[in-house]
Amino acid sequence: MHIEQFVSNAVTRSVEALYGPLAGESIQIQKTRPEFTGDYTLVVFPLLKRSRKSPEATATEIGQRIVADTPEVEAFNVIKGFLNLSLRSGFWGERFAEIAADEHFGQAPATGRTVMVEYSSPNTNKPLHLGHIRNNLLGYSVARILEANGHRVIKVNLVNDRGIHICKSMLAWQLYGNGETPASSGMKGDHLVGKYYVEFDKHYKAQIKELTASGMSEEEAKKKAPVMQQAQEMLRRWEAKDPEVYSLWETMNGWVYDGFDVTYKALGVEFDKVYYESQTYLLGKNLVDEGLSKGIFFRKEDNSVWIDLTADGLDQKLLLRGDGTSVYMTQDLGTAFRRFEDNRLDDMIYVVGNEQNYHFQVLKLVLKKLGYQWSDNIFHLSYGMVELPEGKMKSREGTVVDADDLIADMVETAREMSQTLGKLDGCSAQEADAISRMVGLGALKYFILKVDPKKTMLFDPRESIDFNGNTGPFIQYTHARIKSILRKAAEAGIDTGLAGEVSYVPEEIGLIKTLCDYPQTVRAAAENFSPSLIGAYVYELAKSFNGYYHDHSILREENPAVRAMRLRLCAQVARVISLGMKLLGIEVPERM
RNA sequence: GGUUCCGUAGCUCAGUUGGAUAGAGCAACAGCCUUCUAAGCUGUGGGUCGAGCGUUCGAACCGCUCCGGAAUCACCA
Repeated sequence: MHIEQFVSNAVTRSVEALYGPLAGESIQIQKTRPEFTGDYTLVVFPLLKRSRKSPEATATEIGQRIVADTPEVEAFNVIKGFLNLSLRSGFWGERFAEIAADEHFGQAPATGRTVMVEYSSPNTNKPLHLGHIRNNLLGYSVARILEANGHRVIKVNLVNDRGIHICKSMLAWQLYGNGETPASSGMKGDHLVGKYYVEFDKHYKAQIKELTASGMSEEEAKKKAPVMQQAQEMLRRWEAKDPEVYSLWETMNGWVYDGFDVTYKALGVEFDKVYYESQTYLLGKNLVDEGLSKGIFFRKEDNSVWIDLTADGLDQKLLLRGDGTSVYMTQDLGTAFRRFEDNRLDDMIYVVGNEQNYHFQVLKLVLKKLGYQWSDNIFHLSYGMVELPEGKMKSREGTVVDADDLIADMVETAREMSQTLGKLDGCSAQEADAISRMVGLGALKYFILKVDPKKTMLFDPRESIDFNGNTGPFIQYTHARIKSILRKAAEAGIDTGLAGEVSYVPEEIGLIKTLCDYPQTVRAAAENFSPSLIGAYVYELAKSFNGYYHDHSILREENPAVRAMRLRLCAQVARVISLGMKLLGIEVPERM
């Protein structure tokens, strides 16, 4: 039951009974602030024009009417223009029973919509870093949130596996690698390839320096540097499917994929389908033809194809090179077309950094101009960069935070902390590993997901991520605590199903209210594509529970019916914590 | 310069789409474990919500103008 909706409906009925049908005046219901008595509050200011009375008189009049009309509303009080309504005490017990009986709590019924979420989208020339972690966690979490809202979700990864940058690492490996492989070096494949990408850059820079020293302009030196020329030659050979180059490309990409798989697995993310740009980069050319014949695109003297978006406040945009080869936009148009027209997709979510806002603005606009209505169903989930205290991460300056290193660090820190606190005493080695991994990753994931996606966020590698306060481990700990109580109750053979007359303490009502908010939080998270809403909610729930736990004994409660109710409440809190954390891709332990 | 986004406590972040005295965590300080896990709980200090003007019963939130920061405006992806 959506309680605010219920209250809102009740209020609307009473207000209309008093003043006649409402015409656009909004009924504003909000939770009553804790410093006042009541459960829900009506803001009466917008209704003053109808009542033609003072705020206090209006609120009182409406309050009396609601109490008379609505059995669930027991009492009211008025403070200034705010009408605070108190619900019958038994009301919350009924809501609680409803939640406990609902096997699909927080899972909306199927909507019949199919939504594709594209995320990760790495290049195969270097390992994943902190920026990719934010992308992966966001993409995975948003996919789960959309599923919880009843959509069929297809998670996809579009790997950028071709192009000049890939050739750079291939060339450097050929020139300076001496046949090194992941097996021979013991290095993770993506890191090995990344090493040669850096190697290329080193030699490239040296050659530029040499050429400029002998009087060449820097611009020309960049073009004429031998390694760059060789890399470009390699790209041409790749495009001609030269067997030697192609086989090297397949081998080295294979190393990278093996490496990525390890990282994805460690992060707990997965995909239903992986696309490769080597297979999609030719798509979209027919759309270019279509645009030309419709007169929406135009051709320049050098044969390149453009669209003029200056009337829309944008620029002219290249859609196809003069030599007929495609650019980024060409293939994105093509893949979008294929997904919507061929796969009957309803919505397409691109999880891509905000540096590409312009690209997606153009993409949507071009498709719109071509007449494809589904352009409106493309959503660019644009997220902010992760910055270091020194500013942006720069691979050339060695300031990138490597994904594998960071994950390993977090798990190790979790292990040390758990040991210091004696939390792993009596655990098997496997249990200790599992707990350390869960907690370390929980800290990392929550740290990233609790921030509003569109905001630039800061990560300071020198101060390790917290495990206390508003953190993943705090929430996991709350869950483990509850599970511990439930285990003890089971061992003692306590009947948690025991019914009977019970009264609820205010903290219990508070917890039930918070539990009631879960479904609408899941909905809001989907509407805003924001896992951070789930994070804030679960934190709030855990925090309230810890306060309750501190002040009220559960197992030592003497009244058996109350004790059973408290255990049931504990179980529901643990369940919703677990559900919410699952939407963030965070596991919760039974003990820690 | 154009476009988009951001600016809230010393630091990291919330703020339910315009409502009551702007909230958490960290850091600092002071307390709470013979009682269900102290990765917890309680308290104290800390704010011209970047600045100004406007809209109205009411603005951190909406509009305008500044100030400061970021991204982008490539025949890279």
